[in-house]
Amino acid sequence: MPLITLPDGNSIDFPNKVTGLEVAEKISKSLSKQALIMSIDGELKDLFSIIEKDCSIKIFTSRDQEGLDAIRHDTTHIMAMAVQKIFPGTKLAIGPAIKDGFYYDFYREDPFTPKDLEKIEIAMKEIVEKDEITRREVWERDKTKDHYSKLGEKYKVELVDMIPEGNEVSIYYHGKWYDLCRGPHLLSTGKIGKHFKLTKVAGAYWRGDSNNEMLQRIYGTCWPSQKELDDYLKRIEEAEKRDHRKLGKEMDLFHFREESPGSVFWHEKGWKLFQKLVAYMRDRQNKAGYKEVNTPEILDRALWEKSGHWEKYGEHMYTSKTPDEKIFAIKPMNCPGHVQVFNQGLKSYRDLPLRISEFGKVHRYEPSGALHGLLRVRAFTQDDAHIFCTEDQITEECLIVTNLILDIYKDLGFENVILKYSDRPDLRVGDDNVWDKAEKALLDAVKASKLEYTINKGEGAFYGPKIEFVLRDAIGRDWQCGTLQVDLNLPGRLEASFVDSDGTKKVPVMLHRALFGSLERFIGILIENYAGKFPFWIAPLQVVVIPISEEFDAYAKEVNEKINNVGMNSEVDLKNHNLNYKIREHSLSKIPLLLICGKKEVDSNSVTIRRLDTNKQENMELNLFLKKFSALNKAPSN
RNA sequence: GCCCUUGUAGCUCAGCUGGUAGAGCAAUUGAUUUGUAAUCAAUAGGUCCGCGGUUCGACUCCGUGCGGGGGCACCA
Repeated sequence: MPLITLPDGNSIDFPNKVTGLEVAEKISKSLSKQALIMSIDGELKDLFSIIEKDCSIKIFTSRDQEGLDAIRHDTTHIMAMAVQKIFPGTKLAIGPAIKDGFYYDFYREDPFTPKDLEKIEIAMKEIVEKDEITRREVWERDKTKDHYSKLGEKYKVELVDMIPEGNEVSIYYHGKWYDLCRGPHLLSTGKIGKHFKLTKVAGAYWRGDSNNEMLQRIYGTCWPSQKELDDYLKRIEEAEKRDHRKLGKEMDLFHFREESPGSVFWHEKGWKLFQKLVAYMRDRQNKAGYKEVNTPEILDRALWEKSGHWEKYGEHMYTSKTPDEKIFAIKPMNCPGHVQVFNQGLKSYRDLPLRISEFGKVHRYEPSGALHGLLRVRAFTQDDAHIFCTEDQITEECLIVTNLILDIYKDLGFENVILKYSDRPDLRVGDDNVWDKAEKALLDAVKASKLEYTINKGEGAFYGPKIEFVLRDAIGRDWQCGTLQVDLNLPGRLEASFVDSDGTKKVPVMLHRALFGSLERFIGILIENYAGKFPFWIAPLQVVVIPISEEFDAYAKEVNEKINNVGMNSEVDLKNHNLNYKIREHSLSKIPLLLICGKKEVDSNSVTIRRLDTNKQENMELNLFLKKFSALNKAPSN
């Protein structure tokens, strides 16, 4: 006699036990058609599950994330079914729904080829056609393990062992094929529709552990309608168009080459962009009380041993051997150098907080597979700084850093920032009461920002808690850039100290912080965020002056020179091409302003402005142009 | 680092099952002197990623190294 409460608060009394589907039918015909899975008292269940007791129910359709996930989870089962049909003997590992799709990990000697994916897709469509009925069985643990060992499905055996004691071991059948699975699943294989696509094959370690064997992972995507599938594919395509590696080449910003994998060869325009960002950051930091320094790129191995980096990160460090056999390391971080600067001369509490900054180029030997354009390189420049302060100053310094970082992101067009706060890990150095203080200081700064944040328990560095600043770009992707970390370890290790007001020597607290993080990476993100169409003030080439014909070359040159003289970056295009050609060429290379010069302009000492992505023409007296646009040639907050 | 995939002119790419390479754009030269997204023509341009092997003969097949791409692992 279950009394079933619906999400709207209404309830229905059923005379006998019912299935979820029957409840949906009772609510409405259309809901029963769209229903995919349900939750009973918050727990996800199959629609065919039988309800005997009073409960609250929620029915999910493809409009709910739960429903979408269920569709994708079913699709991956259907893929596995197809794979085992075409390639008998393929072993199954795991196959979850993920963001925008699903995957399944398989073990099989031979690799899956793109052609195989096509075959699998066809077989999947047949399974959907057949509309095989889903059935759930609960098996006894040992019987399940026994069953799967006999089949040689060793991953499934391991998976049974991972199911917590007390939980049911459930097997889902889709027709005759079955899989060990937590569920829930849709009523039949026809329910997923036909808007799916297998996208790629990739290697993946069993249980995500690189000590384990590598499995073959097939990724796919699945959507409730053709339109949503098309939209998704379109989104991927749009993201590809913004790819900074593609734009970097097209816009002549930088290149990479074999002789130095993971290191950037900056071209004139890319380097201009780089320098503009550095100049901007330098200005902001000078105003915020930072003291810029420069420390050696190559430092004796002994220092890295003392700092602890040698032991912990030695295998990712570049080293160099001198002719007399001394080992030096190429710095992977700037902090030890900054502590050494701090250590010069006796420091008093009156010197604190001391904010030491450096645009430090560091090298890290990243695994080859990790390299990715500008986003993951082996040589990069950090806008790094270390703030030496007393324990009492942590809170305020963290607040200042947080405000500075948010302000800077805003200037560069990122208003949407999320914070990730990570507190003490199990393995750590330092006293707990100092951790208490440090954690509170950081968390206060996080809260004061009034931004969305996540707390990552136990994810902090071994030497202190941290905040990571994640910005969301124009097409909704998240990028982790800035970081603020409290270091309770290094100052002590490298014997940093200051004389406190009571005359005793104390070890300062050190805050590590980077706002852009890596300049290289940040530029990659900027390129993708703006799709190469930079705001005027950071565009590496801001203006191209185009004479209508040779007759006006002299005037165009004069205009160009005047623009450069007031500090904007301008070029003049004197090539023997017609106006249409030049407009097309410079528009495609995303120059913010094109200035057209012909008879009219010469006569009136003016220029005709064509802005990127418009075809409007705006005539302006040259001196007014110079005045107006040099005023725009700086950061918004300036 | 691991799995899959890929490497042809400055760029984008074509080149069937082995007979030493081709297009478009860019470049150069000439003609044209152009008013808001490609003017016309000619010319030049390649150790087909490196090294080894199979073969009468390799850009094509095999092995290996390096680089790129997609994932996994890693990311102080």
